[in-house]
Amino acid sequence: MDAVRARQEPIDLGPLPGLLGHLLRRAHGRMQAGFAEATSGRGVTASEFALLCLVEANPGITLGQLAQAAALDKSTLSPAMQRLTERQLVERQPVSGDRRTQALRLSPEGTALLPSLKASVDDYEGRMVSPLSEQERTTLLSLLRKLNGL
Amino acid sequence: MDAVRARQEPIDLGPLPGLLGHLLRRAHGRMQAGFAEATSGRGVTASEFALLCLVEANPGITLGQLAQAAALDKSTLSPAMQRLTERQLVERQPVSGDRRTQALRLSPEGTALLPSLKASVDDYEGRMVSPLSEQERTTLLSLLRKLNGL
DNA sequence: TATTGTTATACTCTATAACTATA
DNA sequence: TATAGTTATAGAGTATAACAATA
Repeated sequence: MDAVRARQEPIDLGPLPGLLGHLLRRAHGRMQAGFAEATSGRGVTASEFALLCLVEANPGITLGQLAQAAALDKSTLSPAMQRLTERQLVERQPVSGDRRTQALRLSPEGTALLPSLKASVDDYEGRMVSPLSEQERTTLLSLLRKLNGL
Repeated sequence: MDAVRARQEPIDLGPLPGLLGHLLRRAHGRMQAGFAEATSGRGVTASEFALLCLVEANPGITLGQLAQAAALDKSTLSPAMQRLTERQLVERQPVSGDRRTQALRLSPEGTALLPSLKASVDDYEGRMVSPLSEQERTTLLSLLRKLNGL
């Protein structure tokens, strides 16, 4: 194998800037990292934050309903809810008439924590979206909702 | 803990439809799953596909340059390139004048495989984006590029 | 000293399949 | 039989920090 010169030319991204999958991966990665930084020290991941929001908005929701709302498998949700329950942010109550299921709701601790998390998230979302104008941001959110069937 | 009734009301997504991070996570998840299905059997993941495209577009690129182009850490890329090298899709050549680095390029096998992968990816992207009009798709890609600083 | 790439390690997110308890 | 939730297992994606070789 002969030795060659290293590449000097500017990098060509090829087809990647035209691929939705690639652009979503990059954007998602940046948002994940930004979320972690914005909420560091409070020990709630981005996925867990979404679950807390859903439980808050739907007190008494069951794990199966939550799975559908979050577009996740129940086997993904089950351990996630265990962590949130162990951290005492979410409580489970028995449901009369069906002992297989449990009604989920925020604990007082969860209720107390969520507003400050929401404030941090709003703040970090604003920073991450700052390359876009207000109208572009609105359009982007709208198109992503449509893409997700929401 | 008293037993309560399970929630009957329709699910409320709360603030999530307005959060870019959440919408990106959902969209990215769907795209990942779609990619895996569209390319199943060929043993290349979405990340690996992106790397193959970058190597194809920039023959002789080094790992460090590739990391920058893909917006990934070198420690993420190193094992990924090992897999691609072991699978004989990418070759490494010594670089004259700097024995620390290696020039990357597609192998004949990689060169032969990539077009069919690209065709499958184009096809699956088209299917995933079908809820959007052609113009909406263009707008979405453009906004995501801007968000990513591309 | 600084840089390139590798490795050890760890964390997050997610799913499939098999299982338990209950309906 | 069917459903709600749990568990075992696995795979993908990513990063930080310490390292070896080289510059």
